[in-house]
Amino acid sequence: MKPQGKASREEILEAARKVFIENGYDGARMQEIADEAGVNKALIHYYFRSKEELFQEVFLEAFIKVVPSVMVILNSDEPLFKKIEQFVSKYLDTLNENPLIPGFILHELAHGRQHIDALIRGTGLNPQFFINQIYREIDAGKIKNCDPTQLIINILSLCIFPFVAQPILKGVFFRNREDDYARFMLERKSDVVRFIIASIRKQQEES
Amino acid sequence: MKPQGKASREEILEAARKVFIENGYDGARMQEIADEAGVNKALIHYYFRSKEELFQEVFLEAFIKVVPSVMVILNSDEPLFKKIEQFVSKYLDTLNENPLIPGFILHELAHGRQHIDALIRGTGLNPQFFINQIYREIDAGKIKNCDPTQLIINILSLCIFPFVAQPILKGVFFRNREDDYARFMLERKSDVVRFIIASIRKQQEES
DNA sequence: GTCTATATCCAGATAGAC
DNA sequence: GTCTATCTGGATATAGAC
Repeated sequence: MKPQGKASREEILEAARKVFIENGYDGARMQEIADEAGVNKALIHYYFRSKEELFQEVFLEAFIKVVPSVMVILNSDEPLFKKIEQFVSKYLDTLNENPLIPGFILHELAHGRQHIDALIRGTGLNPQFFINQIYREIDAGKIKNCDPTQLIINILSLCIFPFVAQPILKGVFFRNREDDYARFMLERKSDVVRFIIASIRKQQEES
Repeated sequence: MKPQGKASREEILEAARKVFIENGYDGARMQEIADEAGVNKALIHYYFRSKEELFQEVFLEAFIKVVPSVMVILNSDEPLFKKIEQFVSKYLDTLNENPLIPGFILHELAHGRQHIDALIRGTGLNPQFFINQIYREIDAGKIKNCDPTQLIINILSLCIFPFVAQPILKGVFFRNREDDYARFMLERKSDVVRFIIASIRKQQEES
């Protein structure tokens, strides 16, 4: 059962995902990855030259999963309100499946382990299309006047922050009751959409 | 100039704040703290028994600075809208002065180095008063019906997230231009308040 | 109180047998 | 391709002189 070639590499990667994302680069131990994968430390160095290289692969994959692949929605041709609803819904689903990734990404980016510019260029991340759409909706009198960048960052904040702050929110607001927290998260999808739409929708007789 | 007693302890603490908050516990090196403080590694162990103990002091101080000390505003007797405005304004000021602390706190909490329940109890953190106020405003027909917990978490998200995500936001939205980013942050205070108020304020003839 | 020197441990990485 | 054994560096921590 031992010699398996290709499979080992994937098991190491899988273990590395878990250990890196849970503990961050500095907190991760090659030994723990090896144990988790059921292989020897040396084998990790055989497939990936170093801890750094293994990390890069894990990080890039995680980054793509939660950043550009979801941002794509913002470049679709849907009308604004519908697009926001789709985006929030899809994004919260994605993050619920990978609740630790946002904190992982943000922590590593904050410590300069990653070259953000290269990531942005490499993944073609660009908010300009969506920004222009918001400007058009303002000009057309469909939504209130606002700074599109602020609006987009508001949307991202409302979606991502609860995951980054999960432990403290659980403690402060739900006394660590998993079921209360789960209910909160279920409600959140529609709640966030309502919250956003309500604050940009134009009412009667406003400028 | 060397023998200074009390002063050294404070200089070590100051250096430790910088190094821990920038790099996290796992990424911090005692040597770097010593260099930064202009003292010898051994002296750190003289004042603080271990890295862990030094860290605890830094963490608790940082935690108090950005969590309970600002949450106090939420327990004042101000009317709701005024309170939200005060809170956002004060909180963004506090975070602008300590932009790295949110990421630091959240990262360490996420990795269980801290016992959140003890922190919450120790600092008397409790959102119940504010939650009740929101319920009263709803009952009085002053704001739309909503889940107060969701609302509070929305407010926190809008304030804190931009700091946690600072590097990537700078890269994606401002092409790393510091002045554009600074302008954004200046605008943000009033923008966030508007955003929140607009989404909870009651309009004519709504349920 | 502050330093030098050192002990101790542990992590990442490599050599080499199978 | 996978393992055992080992090297090497670096990190926390301590002993002990001044």
